[in-house]
Amino acid sequence: MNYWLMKSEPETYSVEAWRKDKKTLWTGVRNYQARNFMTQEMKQGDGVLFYHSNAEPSGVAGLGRVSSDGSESDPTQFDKKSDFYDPKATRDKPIWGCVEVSWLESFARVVSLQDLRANPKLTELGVLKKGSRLSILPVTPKDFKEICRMAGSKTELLAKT
DNA sequence: GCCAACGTTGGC
DNA sequence: GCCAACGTTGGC
Repeated sequence: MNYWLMKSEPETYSVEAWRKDKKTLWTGVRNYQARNFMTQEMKQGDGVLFYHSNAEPSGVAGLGRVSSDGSESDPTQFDKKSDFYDPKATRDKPIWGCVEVSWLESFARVVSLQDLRANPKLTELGVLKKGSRLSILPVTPKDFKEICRMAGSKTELLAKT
């Protein structure tokens, strides 16, 4: 089981929208590295931290898990009306994949970027590294657990280790 | 709105 | 294959 951080601008898709939807296809990723995480490494049951970027404040706003096996193709690549339409993609040879992620918890208080930076235990966290623009980042189990603790999360995702 | 950091594109 | 130009991300 692996752990991930996924970024979204709340104006586009917020943790509250996710809560209402209960689950969502993580479409619109057009970066190869982020795509490869979804298509190759993310597995059903993996833990997901939902991160609000370009937000007030930016930070980790909720928690969920991967609810598909990562083999889905992103339907927006075929949709000419979509901002994410890719003319090079065909249904036989899709270019962009995605995963489905299910909501588990919206944190009562966002764990802000400032809070994350202030925690000396989180030195390895990708989102704190300078120039990190990747929208999907792996998170170590230790950091995942620490962020859940900081959020006062009531969801026990890690358990069996 | 600014701008640093990074990814992608395309000419050569 | 190099690299300049351009576009995007995202904190501030």
